Amino acid sequence: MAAGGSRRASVSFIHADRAIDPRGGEHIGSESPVGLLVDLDAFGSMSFARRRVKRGEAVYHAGDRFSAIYAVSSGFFKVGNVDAAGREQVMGFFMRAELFGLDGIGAGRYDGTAAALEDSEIVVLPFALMEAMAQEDAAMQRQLHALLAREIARGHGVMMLLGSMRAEERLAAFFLNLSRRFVCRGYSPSEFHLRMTRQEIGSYLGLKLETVSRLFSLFREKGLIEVRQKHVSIVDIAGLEGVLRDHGREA
Amino acid sequence: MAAGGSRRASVSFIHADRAIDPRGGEHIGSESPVGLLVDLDAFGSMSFARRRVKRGEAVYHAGDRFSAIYAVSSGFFKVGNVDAAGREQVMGFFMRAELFGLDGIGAGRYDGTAAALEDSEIVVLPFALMEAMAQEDAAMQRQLHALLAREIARGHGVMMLLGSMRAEERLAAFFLNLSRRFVCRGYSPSEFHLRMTRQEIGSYLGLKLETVSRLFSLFREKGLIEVRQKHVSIVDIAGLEGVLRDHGREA
DNA sequence: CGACCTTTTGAACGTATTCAACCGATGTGG
DNA sequence: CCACATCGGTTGAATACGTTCAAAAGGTCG
Repeated sequence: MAAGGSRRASVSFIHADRAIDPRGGEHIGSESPVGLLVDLDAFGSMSFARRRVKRGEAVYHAGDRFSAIYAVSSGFFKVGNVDAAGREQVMGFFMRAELFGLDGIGAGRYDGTAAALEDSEIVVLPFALMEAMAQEDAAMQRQLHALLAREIARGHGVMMLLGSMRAEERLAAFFLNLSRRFVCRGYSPSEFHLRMTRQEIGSYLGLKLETVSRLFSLFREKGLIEVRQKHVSIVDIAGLEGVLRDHGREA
Repeated sequence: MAAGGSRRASVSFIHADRAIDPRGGEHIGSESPVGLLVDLDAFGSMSFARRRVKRGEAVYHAGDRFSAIYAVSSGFFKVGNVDAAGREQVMGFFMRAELFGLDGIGAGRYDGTAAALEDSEIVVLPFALMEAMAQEDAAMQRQLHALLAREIARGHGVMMLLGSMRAEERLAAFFLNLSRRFVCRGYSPSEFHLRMTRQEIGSYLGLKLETVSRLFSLFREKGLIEVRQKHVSIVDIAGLEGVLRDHGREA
Protein backbone atom coordinates (compact mmCIF):
# COMPACT_ATOMS: atom_id res chain seq x y z
CA MET A 1 0.00 0.00 0.00
CA ALA A 2 2.73 2.46 0.95
CA ALA A 3 3.93 3.84 -2.32
CA GLY A 4 6.71 1.29 -2.27
CA GLY A 5 9.46 2.20 -4.66
CA SER A 6 9.48 5.88 -5.34
CA ARG A 7 12.10 6.28 -7.95
CA ARG A 8 11.41 8.67 -10.74
CA ALA A 9 10.54 7.79 -14.28
CA SER A 10 10.88 10.04 -17.23
CA VAL A 11 7.78 9.96 -19.33
CA SER A 12 7.63 11.89 -22.52
CA PHE A 13 3.91 11.86 -22.54
CA ILE A 14 0.85 10.13 -23.43
CA HIS A 15 0.95 9.02 -26.92
CA ALA A 16 -1.64 7.13 -28.81
CA ASP A 17 0.35 4.76 -30.90
CA ARG A 18 -1.46 4.17 -34.15
CA ALA A 19 0.51 1.00 -34.75
CA ILE A 20 -1.44 -0.66 -32.03
CA ASP A 21 -4.82 0.00 -33.46
CA PRO A 22 -4.86 -0.65 -37.17
CA ARG A 23 -8.46 0.35 -37.40
CA GLY A 24 -8.14 1.86 -40.80
CA GLY A 25 -7.51 -1.50 -42.37
CA GLU A 26 -8.64 -4.87 -41.28
CA HIS A 27 -9.77 -4.76 -37.79
CA ILE A 28 -11.58 -8.00 -37.71
CA GLY A 29 -10.88 -9.84 -34.58
CA SER A 30 -8.89 -6.94 -33.37
CA GLU A 31 -11.45 -7.21 -30.66
CA SER A 32 -10.71 -3.52 -30.51
CA PRO A 33 -9.77 -3.50 -26.86
CA VAL A 34 -6.18 -2.76 -27.43
CA GLY A 35 -5.39 -0.74 -24.41
CA LEU A 36 -4.14 2.77 -24.20
CA LEU A 37 -0.57 3.47 -24.99
CA VAL A 38 1.96 5.58 -23.28
CA ASP A 39 5.36 6.37 -24.61
CA LEU A 40 7.16 5.38 -21.47
CA ASP A 41 10.78 6.16 -21.99
CA ALA A 42 11.09 8.62 -24.85
CA PHE A 43 12.42 12.14 -24.32
CA GLY A 44 11.70 12.96 -20.74
CA SER A 45 9.89 16.19 -20.36
CA MET A 46 8.39 15.25 -17.05
CA SER A 47 9.17 12.75 -14.40
CA PHE A 48 6.56 10.85 -12.49
CA ALA A 49 6.60 8.63 -9.47
CA ARG A 50 6.85 4.93 -9.99
CA ARG A 51 5.33 2.35 -7.78
CA ARG A 52 5.97 -1.32 -7.37
CA VAL A 53 2.97 -3.58 -7.01
CA LYS A 54 3.30 -7.15 -5.90
CA ARG A 55 1.34 -9.96 -7.43
CA GLY A 56 -2.18 -9.95 -6.07
CA GLU A 57 -1.85 -6.50 -4.63
CA ALA A 58 -4.42 -3.86 -5.53
CA VAL A 59 -3.48 -0.51 -6.99
CA TYR A 60 -6.84 0.88 -5.99
CA HIS A 61 -10.17 -0.46 -4.92
CA ALA A 62 -13.61 0.29 -6.24
CA GLY A 63 -14.87 3.37 -4.45
CA ASP A 64 -11.44 4.79 -3.63
CA ARG A 65 -11.10 8.46 -4.35
CA PHE A 66 -9.81 9.07 -7.80
CA SER A 67 -6.55 10.95 -8.01
CA ALA A 68 -4.37 9.44 -10.68
CA ILE A 69 -4.33 7.25 -13.71
CA TYR A 70 -1.67 4.60 -14.10
CA ALA A 71 0.66 3.52 -16.85
CA VAL A 72 1.99 0.00 -16.70
CA SER A 73 5.74 0.06 -16.72
CA SER A 74 6.18 -3.67 -16.35
CA GLY A 75 3.98 -6.55 -15.38
CA PHE A 76 0.35 -7.27 -15.89
CA PHE A 77 -2.89 -5.97 -14.40
CA LYS A 78 -6.56 -6.68 -14.38
CA VAL A 79 -9.35 -4.26 -13.63
CA GLY A 80 -12.57 -5.74 -12.35
CA ASN A 81 -15.92 -4.45 -11.22
CA VAL A 82 -18.50 -5.79 -8.82
CA ASP A 83 -22.11 -4.73 -9.08
CA ALA A 84 -24.52 -4.26 -6.23
CA ALA A 85 -25.85 -7.78 -6.56
CA GLY A 86 -22.38 -9.21 -6.20
CA ARG A 87 -21.74 -10.06 -9.83
CA GLU A 88 -18.09 -9.75 -10.66
CA GLN A 89 -16.49 -9.11 -13.97
CA VAL A 90 -13.07 -8.37 -15.34
CA MET A 91 -13.29 -5.26 -17.51
CA GLY A 92 -9.83 -5.45 -18.95
CA PHE A 93 -6.25 -6.64 -18.78
CA PHE A 94 -3.38 -4.21 -19.08
CA MET A 95 0.23 -4.69 -20.01
CA ARG A 96 3.30 -2.51 -20.50
CA ALA A 97 2.64 0.94 -21.88
CA GLU A 98 -1.09 0.70 -21.36
CA LEU A 99 -3.13 2.91 -19.10
CA PHE A 100 -5.77 2.06 -16.55
CA GLY A 101 -7.73 3.87 -13.91
CA LEU A 102 -9.55 6.18 -16.30
CA ASP A 103 -12.87 4.93 -15.02
CA GLY A 104 -12.44 7.10 -11.97
CA ILE A 105 -12.47 10.45 -13.72
CA GLY A 106 -16.20 10.71 -14.12
CA ALA A 107 -17.43 10.13 -10.63
CA GLY A 108 -14.32 11.11 -8.71
CA ARG A 109 -14.05 7.54 -7.51
CA TYR A 110 -12.68 4.47 -9.18
CA ASP A 111 -15.53 2.22 -10.07
CA GLY A 112 -13.45 -0.90 -10.38
CA THR A 113 -10.57 -2.55 -8.58
CA ALA A 114 -7.16 -2.81 -10.22
CA ALA A 115 -4.83 -5.60 -9.18
CA ALA A 116 -1.47 -6.88 -10.34
CA LEU A 117 -1.40 -10.35 -11.88
CA GLU A 118 2.35 -10.58 -11.32
CA ASP A 119 4.96 -8.44 -9.62
CA SER A 120 4.73 -5.23 -11.56
CA GLU A 121 5.62 -1.60 -11.72
CA ILE A 122 3.45 1.34 -12.63
CA VAL A 123 3.94 5.02 -13.31
CA VAL A 124 1.60 7.21 -11.33
CA LEU A 125 0.08 10.03 -13.35
CA PRO A 126 -1.76 12.43 -11.05
CA PHE A 127 -4.78 13.48 -13.00
CA ALA A 128 -4.82 17.04 -11.74
CA LEU A 129 -1.35 17.43 -13.12
CA MET A 130 -2.39 15.91 -16.41
CA GLU A 131 -5.24 18.36 -16.67
CA ALA A 132 -2.95 21.25 -15.89
CA MET A 133 -0.55 20.15 -18.56
CA ALA A 134 -3.36 19.72 -21.05
CA GLN A 135 -4.59 23.17 -20.19
CA GLU A 136 -1.28 24.67 -21.18
CA ASP A 137 -0.56 22.65 -24.24
CA ALA A 138 -3.20 22.07 -26.88
CA ALA A 139 -1.38 19.12 -28.38
CA MET A 140 -1.27 17.45 -25.05
CA GLN A 141 -4.91 18.17 -24.53
CA ARG A 142 -5.70 16.48 -27.79
CA GLN A 143 -3.71 13.45 -26.77
CA LEU A 144 -5.48 13.26 -23.49
CA HIS A 145 -8.83 13.35 -25.22
CA ALA A 146 -7.73 10.74 -27.73
CA LEU A 147 -6.70 8.62 -24.83
CA LEU A 148 -10.04 8.79 -23.12
CA ALA A 149 -11.83 8.24 -26.38
CA ARG A 150 -9.79 5.17 -27.10
CA GLU A 151 -10.90 3.69 -23.85
CA ILE A 152 -14.44 4.31 -25.00
CA ALA A 153 -13.70 2.54 -28.27
CA ARG A 154 -12.07 -0.31 -26.42
CA GLY A 155 -15.26 -0.65 -24.48
CA HIS A 156 -17.22 -0.90 -27.70
CA GLY A 157 -14.97 -3.71 -28.81
CA VAL A 158 -15.65 -5.61 -25.63
CA MET A 159 -19.38 -5.02 -25.98
CA MET A 160 -19.21 -6.43 -29.48
CA LEU A 161 -17.36 -9.41 -28.17
CA LEU A 162 -19.78 -10.04 -25.32
CA GLY A 163 -22.91 -9.19 -27.21
CA SER A 164 -22.48 -10.80 -30.57
CA MET A 165 -19.87 -13.52 -30.43
CA ARG A 166 -20.16 -17.12 -29.42
CA ALA A 167 -17.71 -18.70 -27.03
CA GLU A 168 -15.21 -19.89 -29.63
CA GLU A 169 -15.15 -16.55 -31.33
CA ARG A 170 -14.61 -14.74 -28.07
CA LEU A 171 -11.59 -16.78 -27.18
CA ALA A 172 -10.16 -16.47 -30.68
CA ALA A 173 -10.61 -12.72 -30.51
CA PHE A 174 -8.97 -12.70 -27.12
CA PHE A 175 -5.89 -14.54 -28.36
CA LEU A 176 -5.60 -12.39 -31.46
CA ASN A 177 -5.90 -9.27 -29.38
CA LEU A 178 -3.20 -10.43 -27.00
CA SER A 179 -0.99 -11.44 -29.89
CA ARG A 180 -1.33 -8.03 -31.47
CA ARG A 181 -0.54 -6.27 -28.26
CA PHE A 182 2.53 -8.39 -27.62
CA VAL A 183 3.79 -7.72 -31.11
CA CYS A 184 3.56 -4.01 -30.49
CA ARG A 185 5.87 -4.49 -27.56
CA GLY A 186 8.42 -6.41 -29.53
CA TYR A 187 7.48 -9.79 -28.15
CA SER A 188 6.58 -12.80 -30.18
CA PRO A 189 3.13 -12.70 -31.73
CA SER A 190 2.69 -16.38 -31.15
CA GLU A 191 4.29 -17.30 -27.86
CA PHE A 192 3.22 -15.93 -24.56
CA HIS A 193 2.54 -16.59 -20.95
CA LEU A 194 -0.96 -15.90 -19.77
CA ARG A 195 -0.78 -14.11 -16.51
CA MET A 196 -4.42 -14.61 -15.72
CA THR A 197 -6.31 -17.74 -14.72
CA ARG A 198 -8.94 -19.47 -16.83
CA GLN A 199 -11.43 -18.07 -14.41
CA GLU A 200 -10.29 -14.52 -15.07
CA ILE A 201 -10.29 -15.07 -18.80
CA GLY A 202 -13.78 -16.43 -18.49
CA SER A 203 -14.91 -13.47 -16.45
CA TYR A 204 -13.59 -11.11 -19.07
CA LEU A 205 -15.18 -13.06 -21.91
CA GLY A 206 -18.48 -13.65 -20.18
CA LEU A 207 -17.87 -17.40 -19.91
CA LYS A 208 -17.38 -19.92 -17.14
CA LEU A 209 -13.93 -21.23 -16.43
CA GLU A 210 -14.88 -24.74 -17.51
CA THR A 211 -15.99 -23.42 -20.85
CA VAL A 212 -12.70 -21.61 -21.29
CA SER A 213 -10.82 -24.76 -20.41
CA ARG A 214 -12.81 -26.77 -22.93
CA LEU A 215 -12.15 -24.19 -25.59
CA PHE A 216 -8.43 -24.38 -24.92
CA SER A 217 -8.67 -28.09 -25.49
CA LEU A 218 -10.77 -27.64 -28.58
CA PHE A 219 -8.34 -25.17 -30.11
CA ARG A 220 -5.52 -27.53 -29.30
CA GLU A 221 -7.30 -30.40 -31.02
CA LYS A 222 -7.97 -28.20 -34.02
CA GLY A 223 -4.29 -27.43 -34.23
CA LEU A 224 -4.78 -23.73 -33.64
CA ILE A 225 -2.74 -23.43 -30.47
CA GLU A 226 -0.46 -25.35 -28.17
CA VAL A 227 -0.86 -25.08 -24.45
CA ARG A 228 1.41 -25.90 -21.58
CA GLN A 229 -0.21 -24.54 -18.47
CA LYS A 230 -0.13 -20.79 -18.85
CA HIS A 231 2.18 -20.86 -21.80
CA VAL A 232 0.34 -20.56 -25.10
CA SER A 233 1.71 -20.86 -28.61
CA ILE A 234 -0.45 -19.79 -31.48
CA VAL A 235 0.19 -22.34 -34.18
CA ASP A 236 -2.27 -21.09 -36.75
CA ILE A 237 -3.12 -17.42 -36.60
CA ALA A 238 -5.05 -17.55 -39.85
CA GLY A 239 -7.05 -20.37 -38.37
CA LEU A 240 -7.96 -18.25 -35.37
CA GLU A 241 -8.97 -15.43 -37.65
CA GLY A 242 -11.05 -17.93 -39.53
CA VAL A 243 -12.94 -18.82 -36.36
CA LEU A 244 -13.95 -15.20 -36.10
CA ARG A 245 -14.78 -14.70 -39.71
CA ASP A 246 -16.72 -17.86 -40.38
CA HIS A 247 -19.55 -17.40 -37.98
CA GLY A 248 -20.19 -13.80 -38.84
CA ARG A 249 -20.62 -14.17 -42.55
CA GLU A 250 -21.97 -16.80 -44.85
CA ALA A 251 -19.12 -19.03 -45.89
CA MET B 1 -28.21 14.76 -44.92
CA ALA B 2 -28.09 18.47 -45.61
CA ALA B 3 -27.94 20.05 -42.21
CA GLY B 4 -31.66 20.53 -42.38
CA GLY B 5 -32.85 23.05 -39.84
CA SER B 6 -30.09 25.40 -38.86
CA ARG B 7 -31.63 27.42 -36.15
CA ARG B 8 -29.49 28.25 -33.18
CA ALA B 9 -29.74 26.77 -29.77
CA SER B 10 -28.40 28.26 -26.65
CA VAL B 11 -26.53 25.73 -24.66
CA SER B 12 -25.11 26.61 -21.31
CA PHE B 13 -22.71 23.82 -21.43
CA ILE B 14 -21.99 20.31 -20.75
CA HIS B 15 -23.04 19.41 -17.35
CA ALA B 16 -22.78 16.09 -15.69
CA ASP B 17 -25.96 15.81 -13.74
CA ARG B 18 -25.37 13.81 -10.65
CA ALA B 19 -29.05 13.11 -10.29
CA ILE B 20 -28.84 10.81 -13.22
CA ASP B 21 -26.17 8.62 -11.84
CA PRO B 22 -26.72 7.91 -8.18
CA ARG B 23 -23.56 5.89 -8.01
CA GLY B 24 -22.82 6.84 -4.49
CA GLY B 25 -25.77 4.94 -3.17
CA GLU B 26 -27.58 2.00 -4.59
CA HIS B 27 -26.64 1.50 -8.11
CA ILE B 28 -27.85 -1.99 -8.48
CA GLY B 29 -29.62 -2.41 -11.70
CA SER B 30 -28.69 1.07 -12.62
CA GLU B 31 -27.10 -0.82 -15.42
CA SER B 32 -24.81 2.17 -15.28
CA PRO B 33 -25.31 3.16 -18.87
CA VAL B 34 -27.15 6.29 -18.10
CA GLY B 35 -26.06 8.45 -20.92
CA LEU B 36 -24.24 11.70 -20.82
CA LEU B 37 -26.08 14.77 -19.83
CA VAL B 38 -26.11 18.18 -21.28
CA ASP B 39 -27.79 21.11 -19.75
CA LEU B 40 -29.63 22.10 -22.86
CA ASP B 41 -31.47 25.25 -22.14
CA ALA B 42 -29.95 26.84 -19.08
CA PHE B 43 -28.19 30.20 -19.23
CA GLY B 44 -26.98 30.49 -22.77
CA SER B 45 -23.34 31.30 -22.96
CA MET B 46 -22.91 29.82 -26.40
CA SER B 47 -25.17 29.00 -29.25
CA PHE B 48 -24.79 25.95 -31.43
CA ALA B 49 -26.35 24.78 -34.63
CA ARG B 50 -29.29 22.49 -34.40
CA ARG B 51 -30.17 19.85 -36.88
CA ARG B 52 -33.34 17.94 -37.55
CA VAL B 53 -33.03 14.25 -38.18
CA LYS B 54 -35.90 12.25 -39.54
CA ARG B 55 -36.78 8.83 -38.33
CA GLY B 56 -34.42 6.28 -39.81
CA GLU B 57 -31.97 8.92 -40.96
CA ALA B 58 -28.34 8.64 -39.95
CA VAL B 59 -26.49 11.43 -38.19
CA TYR B 60 -23.19 9.89 -39.18
CA HIS B 61 -21.96 6.59 -40.50
CA ALA B 62 -19.18 4.39 -39.23
CA GLY B 63 -15.99 5.60 -40.83
CA ASP B 64 -17.14 9.18 -41.41
CA ARG B 65 -14.64 11.78 -40.39
CA PHE B 66 -15.15 12.88 -36.85
CA SER B 67 -15.90 16.53 -36.36
CA ALA B 68 -18.56 16.96 -33.76
CA ILE B 69 -20.35 15.32 -30.91
CA TYR B 70 -24.10 15.57 -30.63
CA ALA B 71 -26.54 16.39 -27.91
CA VAL B 72 -30.07 15.10 -28.29
CA SER B 73 -32.49 17.96 -28.13
CA SER B 74 -35.56 15.88 -28.78
CA GLY B 75 -36.26 12.41 -30.04
CA PHE B 76 -34.40 9.16 -29.73
CA PHE B 77 -31.25 7.71 -31.24
CA LYS B 78 -29.37 4.48 -31.45
CA VAL B 79 -25.68 4.03 -32.10
CA GLY B 80 -24.64 0.74 -33.63
CA ASN B 81 -21.42 -0.85 -34.76
CA VAL B 82 -20.64 -3.47 -37.35
CA ASP B 83 -17.48 -5.50 -37.13
CA ALA B 84 -15.42 -6.80 -40.02
CA ALA B 85 -17.22 -10.13 -40.01
CA GLY B 86 -20.55 -8.43 -40.35
CA ARG B 87 -21.73 -8.78 -36.79
CA GLU B 88 -23.96 -5.90 -35.81
CA GLN B 89 -24.66 -4.53 -32.41
CA VAL B 90 -26.39 -1.58 -30.86
CA MET B 91 -23.98 0.11 -28.47
CA GLY B 92 -26.45 2.48 -26.92
CA PHE B 93 -29.70 4.40 -27.05
CA PHE B 94 -29.78 8.12 -26.46
CA MET B 95 -32.53 10.47 -25.42
CA ARG B 96 -32.95 14.13 -24.66
CA ALA B 97 -29.97 15.80 -23.05
CA GLU B 98 -27.68 12.89 -23.71
CA LEU B 99 -24.57 12.97 -25.86
CA PHE B 100 -23.40 10.63 -28.55
CA GLY B 101 -20.64 10.55 -31.11
CA LEU B 102 -17.81 10.50 -28.61
CA ASP B 103 -16.50 7.29 -30.09
CA GLY B 104 -15.04 9.27 -32.96
CA ILE B 105 -12.58 11.30 -30.94
CA GLY B 106 -9.94 8.65 -30.66
CA ALA B 107 -9.44 7.61 -34.23
CA GLY B 108 -10.68 10.74 -35.94
CA ARG B 109 -13.51 8.72 -37.44
CA TYR B 110 -16.78 7.59 -35.96
CA ASP B 111 -16.62 3.90 -35.34
CA GLY B 112 -20.36 3.41 -35.22
CA THR B 113 -23.42 4.65 -37.04
CA ALA B 114 -25.92 6.90 -35.30
CA ALA B 115 -29.50 6.90 -36.46
CA ALA B 116 -32.71 8.49 -35.29
CA LEU B 117 -35.43 6.17 -34.03
CA GLU B 118 -38.04 8.87 -34.47
CA ASP B 119 -38.10 12.37 -35.91
CA SER B 120 -35.61 14.13 -33.73
CA GLU B 121 -33.48 17.16 -33.24
CA ILE B 122 -29.88 17.40 -32.17
CA VAL B 123 -27.46 20.11 -31.19
CA VAL B 124 -24.19 19.94 -33.08
CA LEU B 125 -21.15 20.50 -30.89
CA PRO B 126 -18.05 20.87 -33.06
CA PHE B 127 -15.35 19.13 -31.14
CA ALA B 128 -12.60 21.55 -32.12
CA LEU B 129 -14.67 24.27 -30.58
CA MET B 130 -15.22 22.24 -27.47
CA GLU B 131 -11.52 21.71 -27.10
CA ALA B 132 -10.84 25.38 -27.57
CA MET B 133 -13.35 26.24 -24.90
CA ALA B 134 -11.90 23.67 -22.57
CA GLN B 135 -8.48 25.09 -23.20
CA GLU B 136 -9.59 28.47 -21.96
CA ASP B 137 -11.67 27.42 -19.05
CA ALA B 138 -10.44 24.87 -16.56
CA ALA B 139 -13.91 24.18 -15.23
CA MET B 140 -15.13 23.44 -18.68
CA GLN B 141 -12.16 21.21 -19.27
CA ARG B 142 -13.03 19.25 -16.19
CA GLN B 143 -16.59 18.85 -17.37
CA LEU B 144 -15.44 17.64 -20.72
CA HIS B 145 -13.24 15.05 -19.11
CA ALA B 146 -15.98 13.97 -16.80
CA LEU B 147 -18.16 13.58 -19.81
CA LEU B 148 -15.77 11.32 -21.62
CA ALA B 149 -15.13 9.36 -18.48
CA ARG B 150 -18.81 8.84 -17.93
CA GLU B 151 -19.07 7.29 -21.33
CA ILE B 152 -16.31 4.93 -20.26
CA ALA B 153 -18.24 4.07 -17.12
CA ARG B 154 -21.40 3.58 -19.14
CA GLY B 155 -19.46 1.10 -21.20
CA HIS B 156 -18.48 -0.79 -18.08
CA GLY B 157 -22.11 -1.02 -17.13
CA VAL B 158 -22.99 -2.51 -20.47
CA MET B 159 -20.11 -4.96 -20.21
CA MET B 160 -21.40 -6.03 -16.84
CA LEU B 161 -24.81 -6.50 -18.31
CA LEU B 162 -23.60 -8.50 -21.27
CA GLY B 163 -20.98 -10.46 -19.46
CA SER B 164 -22.59 -11.44 -16.21
CA MET B 165 -26.34 -11.24 -16.47
CA ARG B 166 -28.82 -13.72 -17.78
CA ALA B 167 -31.52 -12.73 -20.20
CA GLU B 168 -34.15 -11.85 -17.61
CA GLU B 169 -31.74 -9.74 -15.64
CA ARG B 170 -30.63 -7.89 -18.73
CA LEU B 171 -34.12 -6.89 -19.66
CA ALA B 172 -34.95 -5.90 -16.11
CA ALA B 173 -31.83 -3.77 -16.00
CA PHE B 174 -32.76 -2.25 -19.30
CA PHE B 175 -36.21 -1.25 -18.10
CA LEU B 176 -34.90 0.13 -14.84
CA ASN B 177 -32.30 2.11 -16.67
CA LEU B 178 -34.86 3.58 -19.04
CA SER B 179 -37.16 4.34 -16.17
CA ARG B 180 -34.45 6.21 -14.34
CA ARG B 181 -33.53 8.19 -17.38
CA PHE B 182 -37.11 9.15 -18.06
CA VAL B 183 -37.56 10.27 -14.50
CA CYS B 184 -34.58 12.57 -14.82
CA ARG B 185 -36.36 14.24 -17.70
CA GLY B 186 -39.54 14.73 -15.78
CA TYR B 187 -41.44 11.92 -17.45
CA SER B 188 -43.18 9.11 -15.70
CA PRO B 189 -40.89 6.46 -14.26
CA SER B 190 -43.33 3.75 -15.15
CA GLU B 191 -44.96 4.65 -18.42
CA PHE B 192 -43.12 5.01 -21.66
CA HIS B 193 -43.02 4.33 -25.34
CA LEU B 194 -40.18 2.26 -26.58
CA ARG B 195 -38.84 3.81 -29.70
CA MET B 196 -36.80 0.81 -30.67
CA THR B 197 -37.89 -2.58 -31.96
CA ARG B 198 -37.52 -5.87 -30.10
CA GLN B 199 -34.75 -6.61 -32.50
CA GLU B 200 -32.85 -3.49 -31.52
CA ILE B 201 -33.40 -4.14 -27.84
CA GLY B 202 -32.09 -7.63 -28.38
CA SER B 203 -29.06 -6.40 -30.22
CA TYR B 204 -28.26 -4.06 -27.37
CA LEU B 205 -28.78 -6.76 -24.76
CA GLY B 206 -26.99 -9.49 -26.65
CA LEU B 207 -30.21 -11.45 -27.19
CA LYS B 208 -32.34 -12.48 -30.13
CA LEU B 209 -35.57 -10.69 -30.81
CA GLU B 210 -37.62 -13.79 -30.05
CA THR B 211 -36.01 -14.02 -26.67
CA VAL B 212 -36.83 -10.41 -25.96
CA SER B 213 -40.40 -10.97 -27.00
CA ARG B 214 -40.69 -13.99 -24.74
CA LEU B 215 -39.26 -12.02 -21.85
CA PHE B 216 -41.82 -9.30 -22.40
CA SER B 217 -44.49 -11.94 -22.12
CA LEU B 218 -42.88 -13.48 -19.09
CA PHE B 219 -42.65 -10.16 -17.28
CA ARG B 220 -46.26 -9.52 -18.17
CA GLU B 221 -47.31 -12.87 -16.77
CA LYS B 222 -45.33 -12.17 -13.62
CA GLY B 223 -47.18 -8.91 -13.22
CA LEU B 224 -44.05 -6.82 -13.52
CA ILE B 225 -45.05 -4.85 -16.57
CA GLU B 226 -47.91 -4.21 -18.93
CA VAL B 227 -47.30 -4.04 -22.62
CA ARG B 228 -49.32 -2.63 -25.46
CA GLN B 229 -47.12 -2.70 -28.52
CA LYS B 230 -44.35 -0.23 -27.87
CA HIS B 231 -46.03 1.21 -24.84
CA VAL B 232 -44.73 -0.24 -21.58
CA SER B 233 -45.97 0.32 -18.06
CA ILE B 234 -43.85 -0.82 -15.22
CA VAL B 235 -46.30 -2.23 -12.69
CA ASP B 236 -43.82 -3.47 -10.12
CA ILE B 237 -40.51 -1.68 -10.01
CA ALA B 238 -39.46 -3.48 -6.85
CA GLY B 239 -40.18 -6.70 -8.64
CA LEU B 240 -37.91 -5.77 -11.48
CA GLU B 241 -35.20 -4.86 -9.03
CA GLY B 242 -35.75 -8.22 -7.44
CA VAL B 243 -35.10 -9.95 -10.72
CA LEU B 244 -31.69 -8.34 -10.73
CA ARG B 245 -30.92 -8.91 -7.12
CA ASP B 246 -32.03 -12.49 -6.77
CA HIS B 247 -29.73 -14.14 -9.21
CA GLY B 248 -26.62 -12.34 -8.11
CA ARG B 249 -26.76 -13.18 -4.45
CA GLU B 250 -27.99 -16.08 -2.41
CA ALA B 251 -31.56 -15.44 -1.47
C1' DC C 1 -56.97 -1.97 -49.06
C1' DG C 2 -52.79 -4.50 -49.64
C1' DA C 3 -47.82 -5.12 -48.83
C1' DC C 4 -44.64 -5.22 -45.48
C1' DC C 5 -42.70 -5.18 -41.10
C1' DT C 6 -42.91 -6.25 -36.25
C1' DT C 7 -44.29 -9.22 -32.77
C1' DT C 8 -45.82 -13.40 -30.69
C1' DT C 9 -45.75 -18.18 -29.81
C1' DG C 10 -44.53 -23.17 -30.43
C1' DA C 11 -41.29 -27.00 -30.91
C1' DA C 12 -36.78 -28.80 -31.65
C1' DC C 13 -32.21 -27.92 -31.16
C1' DG C 14 -27.53 -26.50 -29.74
C1' DT C 15 -24.47 -24.25 -26.79
C1' DA C 16 -22.80 -23.03 -22.53
C1' DT C 17 -23.50 -24.02 -17.62
C1' DT C 18 -23.66 -26.78 -13.59
C1' DC C 19 -22.22 -30.31 -10.66
C1' DA C 20 -18.80 -33.42 -9.76
C1' DA C 21 -14.64 -35.99 -9.81
C1' DC C 22 -9.92 -36.08 -10.67
C1' DC C 23 -5.28 -34.61 -11.80
C1' DG C 24 -1.34 -31.74 -11.72
C1' DA C 25 1.25 -27.84 -10.18
C1' DT C 26 2.53 -24.83 -6.64
C1' DG C 27 3.67 -23.46 -2.23
C1' DT C 28 4.21 -24.10 2.90
C1' DG C 29 5.71 -25.91 7.02
C1' DG C 30 7.63 -29.58 9.55
C1' DC D 1 13.60 -32.04 1.31
C1' DC D 2 9.49 -34.24 1.46
C1' DA D 3 4.52 -34.35 2.85
C1' DC D 4 0.59 -32.16 2.69
C1' DA D 5 -2.71 -28.67 1.64
C1' DT D 6 -4.33 -25.64 -1.72
C1' DC D 7 -5.26 -23.84 -5.94
C1' DG D 8 -5.81 -24.10 -10.83
C1' DG D 9 -7.06 -26.82 -14.59
C1' DT D 10 -9.24 -30.68 -17.15
C1' DT D 11 -12.93 -33.62 -18.34
C1' DG D 12 -17.52 -36.03 -18.14
C1' DA D 13 -22.57 -36.20 -17.76
C1' DA D 14 -26.83 -34.03 -17.03
C1' DT D 15 -29.21 -29.84 -17.31
C1' DA D 16 -30.85 -25.25 -18.45
C1' DC D 17 -30.99 -21.48 -21.20
C1' DG D 18 -31.31 -19.07 -25.24
C1' DT D 19 -31.46 -19.85 -30.23
C1' DT D 20 -33.30 -21.41 -34.47
C1' DC D 21 -36.86 -22.46 -37.56
C1' DA D 22 -41.45 -21.92 -38.57
C1' DA D 23 -46.11 -20.22 -38.69
C1' DA D 24 -49.46 -16.90 -37.89
C1' DA D 25 -51.47 -12.67 -36.07
C1' DG D 26 -51.33 -7.77 -35.46
C1' DG D 27 -49.81 -3.06 -36.88
C1' DT D 28 -48.33 0.40 -39.87
C1' DC D 29 -47.71 2.86 -43.98
C1' DG D 30 -48.16 3.88 -48.62
